[in-house]
Amino acid sequence: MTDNDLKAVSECSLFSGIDKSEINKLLESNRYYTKNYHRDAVIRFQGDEYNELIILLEGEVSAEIHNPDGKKITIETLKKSDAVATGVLFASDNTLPVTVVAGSDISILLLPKKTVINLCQKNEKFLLNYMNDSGNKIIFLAEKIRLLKFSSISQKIACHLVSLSKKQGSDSVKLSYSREQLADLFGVARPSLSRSFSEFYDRGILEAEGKIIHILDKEQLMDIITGE
Amino acid sequence: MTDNDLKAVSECSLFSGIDKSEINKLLESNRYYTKNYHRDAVIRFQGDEYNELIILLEGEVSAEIHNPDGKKITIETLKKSDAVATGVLFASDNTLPVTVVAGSDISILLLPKKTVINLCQKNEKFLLNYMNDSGNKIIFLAEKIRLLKFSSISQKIACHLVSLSKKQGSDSVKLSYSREQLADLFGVARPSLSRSFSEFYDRGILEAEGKIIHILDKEQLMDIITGE
DNA sequence: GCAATTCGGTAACATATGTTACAATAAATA
DNA sequence: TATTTATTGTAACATATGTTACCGAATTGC
Repeated sequence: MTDNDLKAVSECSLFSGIDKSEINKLLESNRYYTKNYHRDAVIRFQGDEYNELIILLEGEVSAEIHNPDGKKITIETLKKSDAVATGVLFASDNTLPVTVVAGSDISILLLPKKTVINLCQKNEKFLLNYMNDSGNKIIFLAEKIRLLKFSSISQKIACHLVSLSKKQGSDSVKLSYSREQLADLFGVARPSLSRSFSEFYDRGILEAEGKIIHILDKEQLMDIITGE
Repeated sequence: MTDNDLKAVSECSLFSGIDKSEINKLLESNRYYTKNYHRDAVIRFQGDEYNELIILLEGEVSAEIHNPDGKKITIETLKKSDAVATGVLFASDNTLPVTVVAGSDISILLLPKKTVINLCQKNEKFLLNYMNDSGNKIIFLAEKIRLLKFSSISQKIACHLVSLSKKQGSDSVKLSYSREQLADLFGVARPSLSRSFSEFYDRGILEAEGKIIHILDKEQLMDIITGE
């Protein structure tokens, strides 16, 4: 394994608290391999059996749920050092509930289930990290359900901007997605998202310059989140 | 622990493959306790810290996501011997994403996180069962998202009936929920659900006698699932 | 068996979001 | 720079679902 790859792996939450030399030792005594894909390649299809854990060494992928008629929701986007679908590996029906698509040219590490089990047995930290990761995913999905089902498009926007603003520590936030990607993430139609944004501009709550959004009236934004 | 309680625990998926005497031994060397609640009592609130695993010894509970303005979606209903929110116990932010409500008079077993960790360490089967359960929950939630977001009310009904029909091995299926519960489960308004059912009756696809639904035209039902 | 409560169907109406199509930018590429 | 391609805003319209309110049927408890 190259130094670069090892670095990416060591920054994966599954290996947190385990030092590089130990990781190297653990991996070297087990089966694993790497693979590369180009942008937009489908890495795994929804419904595929999932029996090798995927860890992103380089690039970005998104996990999407697709409908027969072409619509989709992006469940999450994963970046370098993230692990894909940790939970599914141990589920009774280990078929992927999402389609995994490369968002850029990527390089991935594949760990057969046996290897993962071995890592769990050999290293307690890894085990706890693994259970932690699965638990986090459950909470993430539950939150996603709340967001998808309960909030109007305006609420989704408000919520997203407030949390970005908190994270970036400013009232001018930079979106990391295009409006189209944002619409997919919210599970709404792009023109609908656009319309809601326009309402914000009209009401003097927001101002936009490309991907930079200025929050002019944070109070109203909060009111919208809690239901006006 | 009473024989009855032990029986309920032994039927919990977390203890599958572990025999009763072993379960008893595992539990007796650890901290645990039981508690009773009446119907409609809120066992845990969304947002509560979750650091004791709950296993249902008797009765039913439902896990619900609530909105500030009183609306709710029932995420799942759990019955005797089911474990509640296994994943959350090990998540970084171990606050419950759902509110847990007693659907009948219930009795629950509470295992402090330490006890659960101890069980994981002492018994490999328990550990694998635990990871299996978390994984299943993730797939369940992902499926829930697809259902909530992608299908129309008619599709939800059709989907539900077809799967019930398969399970019950008959074209006349018995619903285990009231229409109102079903509406909550689907995350839709009750009158809207009612309207959709009526459309099915009008089109000669279904016929209802209370909670018994006769499927008259399975082909059309399947067509509706796949988008007409 | 009766009163009280819950449950289920219906109708008229309100509303949020989806759909489609087009034009205007902005970004990428040759 | 010119040309193409992707991204975004907008408008008119279609539609699914929510909301409210009412009534009758079913169920429950006394």
